Amino acid sequence: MPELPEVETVATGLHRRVAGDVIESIWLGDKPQTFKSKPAEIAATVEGTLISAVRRVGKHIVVDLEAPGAKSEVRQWIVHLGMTGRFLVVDPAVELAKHTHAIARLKSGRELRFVDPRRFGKLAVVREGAGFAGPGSEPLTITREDFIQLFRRRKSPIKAALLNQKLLHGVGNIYADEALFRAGIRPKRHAGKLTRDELTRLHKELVKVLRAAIKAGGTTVSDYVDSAGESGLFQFRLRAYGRTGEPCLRCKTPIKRIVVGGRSTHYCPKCQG
DNA sequence: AGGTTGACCTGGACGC
DNA sequence: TGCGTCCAGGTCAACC
Repeated sequence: MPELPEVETVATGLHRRVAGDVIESIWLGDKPQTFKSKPAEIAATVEGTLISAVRRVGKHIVVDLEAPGAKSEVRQWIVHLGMTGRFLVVDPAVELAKHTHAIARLKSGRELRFVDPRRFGKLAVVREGAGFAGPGSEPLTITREDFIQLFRRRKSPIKAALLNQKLLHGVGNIYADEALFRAGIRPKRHAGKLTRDELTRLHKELVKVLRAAIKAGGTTVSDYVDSAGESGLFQFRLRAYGRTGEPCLRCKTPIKRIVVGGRSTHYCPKCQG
């Protein structure tokens, strides 16, 4: 899936295209695993509302909704894409993709469809603005000092800590590897043993790589597409992720693949000390 | 309590 | 062509 840059791309694309539209009705499929809130509650929350905004929080897409005559009431449709989820705006004439789990019919005549083969994605609704995101900071806005403090006394490998959504929101396997490569830090290093200089570098490189990936419309490895069905472009600029055995772009040493925290991890054994 | 592992799913790539 | 195995961008619950 979709990590922060991909979710950001989908959310901003949806915002541009459907903000101001009205959800007239919604159809929900029969795979219970997809629905974190009860289907009846999802329908009751979204039907008849105006989409006031679509934005990203961590790896979640938040659709802000306004019920007629109740502008101040909090209503949100929360979509998590899991690994293979797609959230698309399409013409109703477009053939239904296999594994379509939700279809919202919009007043403009278009449809908002949620498609997810592996079913790790989730749909939910929130009614009182009670945080669904939990603890953790946004990597694009956290200060350098707070970033450094996050990893104090952590014994897990820095790679695993970067993926821990209770610490940072939105970093996944691709960008964790990329940030560590660019900062020259070995993924297995204990987070708590990194120096201030190393963490400063990591913070800077993480922000840089996330921003560059957003600009490129995200990374498409296999499934990811934006809200219009378009692939991203950042896969052509990856330096470590998925480059097992290929020469390091800095020193030509073959990139190594290991497993850290159960996730496949790519790094340069020479540049990342 | 913090850290690690396996389970949840489908489908594509690869080897025989 | 067909079957088996492995792998995949995420998250939890269950264990140590």
